[in-house]
Amino acid sequence: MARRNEHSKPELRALAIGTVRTLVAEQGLDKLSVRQVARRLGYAPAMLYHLFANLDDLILHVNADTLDGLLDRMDAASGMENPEAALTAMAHYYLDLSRAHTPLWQLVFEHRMANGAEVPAWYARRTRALFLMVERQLQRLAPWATEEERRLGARTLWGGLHGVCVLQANNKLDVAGDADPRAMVDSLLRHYLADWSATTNRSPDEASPHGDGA
Amino acid sequence: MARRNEHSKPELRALAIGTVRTLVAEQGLDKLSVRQVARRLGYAPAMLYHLFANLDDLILHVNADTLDGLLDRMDAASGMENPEAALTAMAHYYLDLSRAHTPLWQLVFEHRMANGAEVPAWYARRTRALFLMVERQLQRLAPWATEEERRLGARTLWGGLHGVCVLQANNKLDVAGDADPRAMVDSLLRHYLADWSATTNRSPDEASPHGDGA
DNA sequence: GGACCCTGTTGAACAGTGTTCAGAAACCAT
DNA sequence: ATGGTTTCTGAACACTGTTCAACAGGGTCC
Repeated sequence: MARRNEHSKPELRALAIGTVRTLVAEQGLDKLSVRQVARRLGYAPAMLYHLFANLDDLILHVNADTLDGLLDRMDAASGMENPEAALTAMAHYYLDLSRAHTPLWQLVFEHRMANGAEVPAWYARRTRALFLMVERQLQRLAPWATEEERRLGARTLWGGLHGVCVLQANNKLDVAGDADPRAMVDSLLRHYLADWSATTNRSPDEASPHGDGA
Repeated sequence: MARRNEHSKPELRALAIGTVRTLVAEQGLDKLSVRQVARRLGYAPAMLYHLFANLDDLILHVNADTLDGLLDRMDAASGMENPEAALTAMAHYYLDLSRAHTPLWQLVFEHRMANGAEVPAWYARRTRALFLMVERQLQRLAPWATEEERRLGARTLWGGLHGVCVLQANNKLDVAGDADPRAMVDSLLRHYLADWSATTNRSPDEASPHGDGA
């Protein structure tokens, strides 16, 4: 049954991506396999290799969709008048995604490329965009901060948020006595941002008020 | 060549654990397999199933060793007179482990049990111990804080630290413009702890000075 | 010494995985 | 109808974790 040509190549690509999404959402990460996807599509496994370079490539396309959705929602929040409120809304989207669609979220943030290959540029761009959005809010929050301080702050803040989401997604919080992830995210943002914006709010010549102990 | 009996069962167990450690350290996470471990040991793969229930069980024992080492080093730091310095030292151990022994660290914190099985109690105990050490330092730092506040603070702080280490281990920081992980850890601890200890330092009746916005 | 059991150990098999590639099948143009 | 092109597949390869009947050697008893 070759050459049935029911769908165009881009259609098939979208179909495959959708199939992965439902498969992962229904059965979890480890049930995902080329043969499973092909079976659901009604094609032979080998066909998928005419749409994507390999399974990693297919997964990256799925993840790009997930990231695009997240970036859209975060972008919508970036217009709020209060930068702290914008960051909080963004963080809540981030956390909500990791809670409502845990397997899909894990596919994005816990998938390792086979044989340690580098992620392609079209994908890395999205990762960068995420940090850039946070940096932009930090700039609004503390316009006096140097770019270096903003870069460090954004990566620290979002890295920290990411860690809370990771623990949440892996049920490590229950193991360590239950804690509300939402409260953790709020606590992180409130306390970190408060002291960060306060201690970077100095005259330019004394940027490091705490000293560099230990 | 059955029944050679060169090693006792506990000896073989330790040997297998050591083999996994070197294998993962040398070749990375995805090269780890039952057959590889058995070949290095000079035994048939099936033999390993008389030492451990399955590969997950073997990995958990490897991870328990790694965690024990980490907990020992953290425990040594817990005696420092300044709780903030103690937390910083602990965090640096945590980060250093994720940098110097990335594959081993990933085996601990990014390994998912097959078919979503729960981790056994003897393993979960170690995860709990980690958070408890942080809580104890928070208690010294802010004795006036409630147990609830300490639990939340410890999980937020260490979850945040964990996130930075995760990004570091997965090279996500280079992708997003290079940032020094050590500086990120210091930034997280300094800013979070400063505002956390300051704003929980209130009279008991007004524990939440920031309001509960958004 | 010989028979026995026990136990450490193995080979082979099963069901699954990602990936490749020769070739079949259907459509299109001549 | 013929040929060419594109789409798709079956079968194979080299792996994976796991199970289990069977084998071989050491210890014990007669």
